Amino acid sequence: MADINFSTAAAQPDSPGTDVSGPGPRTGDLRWDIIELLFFAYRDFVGDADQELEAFGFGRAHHRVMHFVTRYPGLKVADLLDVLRITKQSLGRVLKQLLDEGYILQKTGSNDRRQRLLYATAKGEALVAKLAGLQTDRINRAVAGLDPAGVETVRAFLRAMIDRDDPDKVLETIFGGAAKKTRE
Amino acid sequence: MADINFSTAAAQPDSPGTDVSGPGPRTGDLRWDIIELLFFAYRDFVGDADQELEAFGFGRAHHRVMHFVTRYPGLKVADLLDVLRITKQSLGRVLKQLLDEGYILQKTGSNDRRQRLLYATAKGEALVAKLAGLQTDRINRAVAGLDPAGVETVRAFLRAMIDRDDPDKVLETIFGGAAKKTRE
DNA sequence: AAGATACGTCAATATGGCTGACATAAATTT
DNA sequence: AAATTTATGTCAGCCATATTGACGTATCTT
Repeated sequence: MADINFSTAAAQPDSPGTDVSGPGPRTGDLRWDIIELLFFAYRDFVGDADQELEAFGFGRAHHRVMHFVTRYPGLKVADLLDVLRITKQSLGRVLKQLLDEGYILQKTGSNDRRQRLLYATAKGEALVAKLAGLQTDRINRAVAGLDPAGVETVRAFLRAMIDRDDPDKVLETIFGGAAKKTRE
Repeated sequence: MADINFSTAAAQPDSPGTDVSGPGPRTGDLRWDIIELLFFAYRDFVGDADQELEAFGFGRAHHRVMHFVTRYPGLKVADLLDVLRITKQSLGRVLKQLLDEGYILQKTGSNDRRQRLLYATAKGEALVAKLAGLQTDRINRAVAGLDPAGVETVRAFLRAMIDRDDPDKVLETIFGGAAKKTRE
């Protein structure tokens, strides 16, 4: 699982932008509470799957790949790269392992034979379902105190947290094809 | 909604006989939607800070450390290790850099002189505030359509997603000291 | 035939985790 | 006082996952 965290960068001492004093930092209107709740919630959420994965010798990268391939059968390699936002070199390593160990299989596209369409095997599906089960248990516990409208509120919040301006194929599916596509 | 037009043609390939089926995986009761919404929401949420920090030459690890030190001044090194759930060796690298570059400073504990209490400098606080500002903007956009009760529902959901059975110091603070501490 | 596209791969590198071992200072226990 | 435990730092090395750039090959498009 991916990251538990907040930000990223490279190294540059004595940075040109050491100017932290831009328009004057906001102090009172920041949503510290939700920021931290998101951090801890996600940390524990992904933590569920992490333990399980260790037994299989897999990491978060493997989980992500298997998850989306299972959920969206016939996903192309390029689609997966969009969703995961990694490079094909990084994906390649993980994907090869999953193919070799029989969790995923490829089929040459029938329309376009250059494409390798990805499918989860029964073995892969079983593992993904197991991991999703752990996470579902946590979610069920978390929504136990909410009425149906409350659960819908949570969904609406999460959907609204997602960037909609450049959706990949999976997001288009999730948002029912209504996602605006800026460049088109 | 699971399998839309992801592939040009999706005939299920003959899956190998790799049957892992144990107790029979759950298929219909899994919260796929919320699992995926959490993935995308968190991906974009942390993405906000990622870009910003490149100019400063920092990574996610730096952000995490600065964030919690800023929010909880006087945090001990051991506390930070609990919160971040990393080893002191990993923390050491990042922390040293932040100390050297003047984003954080240490003070020897007055009660226990072995402790190094951590504080953010003005420089550190400003950077953390800047990053929190970006994330706050996203959160504000996400809750724009919710009434106050809806926002409270979101908070309740996130709180309930967090493990309470072995809280670190920061979590105890967040949960108002009411968190049960199993081992003590 | 030429070019673009989808994918694979090689090589080199960076970040951020990890373990184990060991050192030091200060607090606590005996 | 001596021994032990605690809080922290650090060295050395390993692993997983990410990066960029370059190149190869099959295939589709023009």
